[in-house]
Amino acid sequence: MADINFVSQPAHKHASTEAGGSTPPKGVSGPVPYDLIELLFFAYREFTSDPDDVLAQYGFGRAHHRVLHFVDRHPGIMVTDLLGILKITKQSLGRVLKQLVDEDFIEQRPGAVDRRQRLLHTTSKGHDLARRLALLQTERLDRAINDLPNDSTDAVKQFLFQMIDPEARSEVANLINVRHDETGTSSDKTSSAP
Amino acid sequence: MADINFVSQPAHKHASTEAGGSTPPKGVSGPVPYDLIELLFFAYREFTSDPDDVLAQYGFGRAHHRVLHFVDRHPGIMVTDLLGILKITKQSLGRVLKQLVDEDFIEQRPGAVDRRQRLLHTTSKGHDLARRLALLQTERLDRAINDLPNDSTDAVKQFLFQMIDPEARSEVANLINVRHDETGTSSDKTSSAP
DNA sequence: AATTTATGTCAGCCATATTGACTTATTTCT
DNA sequence: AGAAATAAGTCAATATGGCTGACATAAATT
Repeated sequence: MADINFVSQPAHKHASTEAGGSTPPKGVSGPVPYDLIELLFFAYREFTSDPDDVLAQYGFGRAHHRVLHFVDRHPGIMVTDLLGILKITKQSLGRVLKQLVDEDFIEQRPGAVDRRQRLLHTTSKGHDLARRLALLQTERLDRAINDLPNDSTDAVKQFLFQMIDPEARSEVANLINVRHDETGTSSDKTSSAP
Repeated sequence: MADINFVSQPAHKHASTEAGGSTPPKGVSGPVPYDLIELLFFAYREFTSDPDDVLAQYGFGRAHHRVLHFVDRHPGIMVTDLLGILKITKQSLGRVLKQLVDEDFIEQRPGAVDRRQRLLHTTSKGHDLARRLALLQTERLDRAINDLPNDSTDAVKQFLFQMIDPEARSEVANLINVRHDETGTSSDKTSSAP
């Protein structure tokens, strides 16, 4: 089963920074984990590759995937909140969202309580596509996780979670742990176990 | 500190796919690991964010980073090989590479044996920037890895590595300077402490 | 000598992001 | 009630980083 030994220390022997110059001790920076850096790059590229192929068949791109994904995960989400998750401008969102709405993957319903809102939902068509894409990623993730040293899954999740700036973590934690009920209310979204 | 309980999968209660739609059962697909999927998205976004900020100050983008990174990691690499790593077209590479060369971050030397080649090297300026960017990522990775269950680092690397298509793994393994054991002789996957 | 390879370049297209300004409803605040 | 804030959408312009296709040059290979 294709095992690998990750060699611990690469070294670099360029001219400047390390050797010739003053090399100011900036915190006794240990070795740079080039392997991790590059693994993240390659892993993420592969992670997005399967959905990309499918999306292309619909004339969609990765931006559509992100929108579709988060709308599917958070039915009734408001546009503002979606913008907050994706961290893009409303113009950028507007373009792809319009396509998804026009082609009947996402539908907008005026908020019952606040009628300015256009709460977003996937249609069945949209949900199906979202699910199909999620399943592709699930397969890859399962493959990656299955023959891992005994239950390192939590370690992997922890690692990814801790890649996020500490101040931003709780927000993300809420987001990914939420079992979303259809309240339509923006803030709150207090998760916790049912 | 900041520990998280990753709630094990919620389910989804939409209308179609599961019930009325087409989509035959493709193998009793277990629950979709939405948390992992989203963690990867957020983690990768954060991973690239610090370099992006620095690069912007130079008028560079992420594409420049990738080129600079791999040239710095593989001094004397030929253009063709770089294209193979990045999986982009030579026109796309050409554009950013030209800027990096023009602004003296990368230099091209004709190959000694094959004089058609323009072997790529970072200048000291380029190496310094590459290093600076790598250090930013190192800090974040260290933060993410340090307080992880008793060295799960290997599990994380293994996970990322196995996110890559099996056929493509050995190539990546060579690239990132790991030893790739194809034989299945699971020799010591835990140590890495010379 | 013919072909292939390594590299580069011109020209144009597309997707996705940005900024800034402005509009329309609707809600909230005073 | 009237002012201000909010939710959402839109127009226009710009930048980045991908892509295709066609073509050019030098050097190596056959």
